Amino acid sequence: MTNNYEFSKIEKKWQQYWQDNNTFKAINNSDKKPYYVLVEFPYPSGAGLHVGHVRSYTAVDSMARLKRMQGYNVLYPMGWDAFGAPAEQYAIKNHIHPKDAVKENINNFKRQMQSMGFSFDWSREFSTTDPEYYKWTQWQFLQFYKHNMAYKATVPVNWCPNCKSVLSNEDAAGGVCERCGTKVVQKEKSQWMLRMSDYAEDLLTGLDDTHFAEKVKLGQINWIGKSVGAEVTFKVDGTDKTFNVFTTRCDTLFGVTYCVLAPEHELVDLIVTDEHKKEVIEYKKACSLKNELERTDLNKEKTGVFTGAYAINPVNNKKIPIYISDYVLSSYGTGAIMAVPAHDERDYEFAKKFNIPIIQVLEEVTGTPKENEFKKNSIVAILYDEIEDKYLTINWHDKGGRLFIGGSIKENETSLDCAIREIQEETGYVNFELISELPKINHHYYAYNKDKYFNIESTGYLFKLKDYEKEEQNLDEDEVFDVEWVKRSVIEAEVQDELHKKTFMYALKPGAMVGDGIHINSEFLNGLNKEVAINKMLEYLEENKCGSKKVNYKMRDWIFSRQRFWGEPIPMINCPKCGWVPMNEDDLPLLLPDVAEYEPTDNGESPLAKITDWVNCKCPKCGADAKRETDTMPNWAGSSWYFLRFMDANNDKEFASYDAMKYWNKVNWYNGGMEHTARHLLYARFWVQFLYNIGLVPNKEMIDIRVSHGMVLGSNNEKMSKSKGNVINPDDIVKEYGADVLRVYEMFMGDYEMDAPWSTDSLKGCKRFIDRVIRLKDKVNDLEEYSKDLEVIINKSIKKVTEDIMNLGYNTAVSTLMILLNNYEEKDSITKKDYQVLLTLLNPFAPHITEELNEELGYKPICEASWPIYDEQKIEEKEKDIGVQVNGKLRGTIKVNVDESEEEMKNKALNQENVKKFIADKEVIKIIAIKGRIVNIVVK
RNA sequence: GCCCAAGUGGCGGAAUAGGUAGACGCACAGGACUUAAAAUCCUGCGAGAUUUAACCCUCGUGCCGGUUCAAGUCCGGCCUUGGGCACCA
Repeated sequence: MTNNYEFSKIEKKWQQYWQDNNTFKAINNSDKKPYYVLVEFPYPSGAGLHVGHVRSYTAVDSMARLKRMQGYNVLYPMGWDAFGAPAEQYAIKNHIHPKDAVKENINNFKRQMQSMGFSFDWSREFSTTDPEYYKWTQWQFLQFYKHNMAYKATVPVNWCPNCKSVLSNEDAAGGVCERCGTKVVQKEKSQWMLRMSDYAEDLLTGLDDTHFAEKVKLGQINWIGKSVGAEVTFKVDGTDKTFNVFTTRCDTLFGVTYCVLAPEHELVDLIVTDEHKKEVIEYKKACSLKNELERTDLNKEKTGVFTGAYAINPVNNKKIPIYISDYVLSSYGTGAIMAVPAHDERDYEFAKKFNIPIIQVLEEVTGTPKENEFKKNSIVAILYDEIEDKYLTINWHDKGGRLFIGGSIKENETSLDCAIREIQEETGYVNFELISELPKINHHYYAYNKDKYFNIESTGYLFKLKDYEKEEQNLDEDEVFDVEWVKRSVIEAEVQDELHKKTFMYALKPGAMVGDGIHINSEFLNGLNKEVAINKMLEYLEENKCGSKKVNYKMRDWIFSRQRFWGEPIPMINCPKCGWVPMNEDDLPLLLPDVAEYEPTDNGESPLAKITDWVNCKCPKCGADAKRETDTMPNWAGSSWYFLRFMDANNDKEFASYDAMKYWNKVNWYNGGMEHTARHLLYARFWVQFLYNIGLVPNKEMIDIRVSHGMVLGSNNEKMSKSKGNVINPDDIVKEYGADVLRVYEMFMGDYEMDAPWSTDSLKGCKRFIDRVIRLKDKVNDLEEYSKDLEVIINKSIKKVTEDIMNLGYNTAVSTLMILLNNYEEKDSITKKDYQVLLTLLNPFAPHITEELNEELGYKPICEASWPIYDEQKIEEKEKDIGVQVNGKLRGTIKVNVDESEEEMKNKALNQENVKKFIADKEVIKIIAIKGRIVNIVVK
């Protein structure tokens, strides 16, 4: 009995209206300013639209609707990314052509989207599987080829012997086939590659021309993985052979204690000594049997063997052993490294296992340097009682707090002897053993008892207590302290001294010191910090011709071949005489054949290889009998440029006209899932940059802002999945509550960029909200202006909703509207205009019901009206309640004028009853008053 | 292991530049209307102490410290959860 509105009828009515009037059609080259908002086009799966799709489509829809009302020519397109494995699998099982399965799914998706009232411009709809579309994907591949950006190479791929299929890394997670669980093996295959690594630097710097969310940029940066360093040449002792290593830390060259070559490194066989040959061959063989997943297995213990050969460290001519180990990758850098165990975690681990010396060349600095410091060497000793799980500390109380045992090294004493002596003198314990020597620390401090500044080099030691036997302490007069055994938590809370804190951290986590500091044991680098030392070392290397500056990227070339049927055929022909020949552009598209069997072949070829009619062709160059490439493109291909096609979707002469792209300029907003922020976005940017470089698109970056949305989880806070039974079907919600309620709820459910669990109860709350908006109509009078007493809140709400929609603040935009409604409801009647502005502001979220109510008021449709403008003057409140604090605690509130003087505010605050109570018999030290914000009275 | 994000009531979540923590909604409880239920409306709702009641008070934004007149917000360290990367030298 809440109302007589039948949602489904109203929704259909307005959806029909929009369609009949081409309300959402974007016009190319219109006089209006363009605004292009985009959501990732979906893979039309058999499962239908997910409530997660609804969330992001609604969010961007609200932007599109708002911008249209603000007078922009808005492009909000939708299409289908329909190539891919699931459709192919489905086709194999059911012996139908995948395109038929895809068609059915697309129809279902489209029906669902239309039932949600999304304002897509359907006149630009296409699927990546349409020949009219993939013709241009193929055409663009030919441009890559013609500009020497595509080439064939033999690379290892994941192969499932059971499915007879090449698997992507994702499908081969954990080293087993995702579908059948068979162990994946490595297989060498000749594949088409795109020279994406050539674009590494441009893809990095191009980010400056975008306004991607920070975390998106970071994802791109990490994927590209730039590292600046040096390539250093090492001679192999006793031969004329050399090898290069890449390092980002050439400043640590004096700490190099061995080198490692990748097992596949070409030099290995040439330098291995007879004595070590057998072991090396065995190790290499063992490595080659492992697939990449096993080799890069997490937490695997370091392995390796000594080659018998030695290298010469170019900075000090020291002989260092050369090992081979699979922790060095042949595919990155030079396939060889210099190892600095003191300052690299992996090298540290390896050195510990193989008992290789560790030389510290960098020490951390603590404390603040001062002039005229006295130098000395000291120790910090930590004694650990394993049984009680406690550490021995010295409590100096107010004369220095809690510390470990410390002391200065005397002449003719080693630091270890010093540590042992100090423990015995200061604490009396005599039976303990050394566990480890910790990295040296360079510490600056002030000694109160001596009134001097010191700069010490401190060596830390960790000892283990053997028993509790004690001798008498041997203390100086000024050494007044308590010796106390305490738990780790006490140390973490109470030990304040930086040196001792740091030493304790080293003791807890033994390993390499990878931070910055100053160099030691490094001749001409001694005393320099990391950055300065790197530059100085680079100079040295270049002067002595044994190294130079060098940049490396993690990002590799793009493997562009897939051994599948359901993808864009790669338009290349292999001629026995001419080799690889590109198809004539006029002959595109190269269509997928219309057959009904797509079983994979036994040898890992694409299913297309079996379709001989299709494979056999003539060489476009010489006319001889030739064969087509049977691999298809990866799924990422079609989605790398679809946003360009939307700018000119029905062009049959070009993939999109330059003029059209120039008009739309860029995708202003691009919204998609977190999972695509790294790879898809990178591929798309690479594709665009290439097209830009050959003069086919107007901008080097065609996407301006990229944001990623959170997932909609099941009500149990887990990812929605059939097996968990927590899937919500939008169709059911639309049927029971209406599309508007679903849209409002998904906007209200939480922070747009975060995951949020589904809650049908909260959905009902949004239904109540819509019902209340409808009921409010009974209070509407005939006045055509805002109610005086609602002006402030109305103008504030316009501002807030407008800003929130454009800043991903959808949840707060909805709550603003709820607050506005609450204000309206408190009144006996509201004006037509009051009501209209609420409907307009709500329209981007609930477009159907607001149009209906608006029509009943007798206004023209909201979608053809203007977005309300707020009056900044009306927003400014003249009076305000502000807090009064005493010593930072709230003790009352006062009413002030916004421009009231600080003096007046103070007076008002001091006269506040409760405040008086708190300052009664105390001395007021000072009063902080900030106009229109707060007063804080500090008393003693 | 590294990188990123998050941690606030029973729940989802608010809190422009540090300035009245808990907006808005849900759930729950009490009340009104009703023969009754649903719907709707009203009231309450972080914990604790005190009180006839109201005010007021103490504590409180994962934990431990720090900076500040003032910290959910800034700094240092730690813990937990989620996501990404996986020996990238």
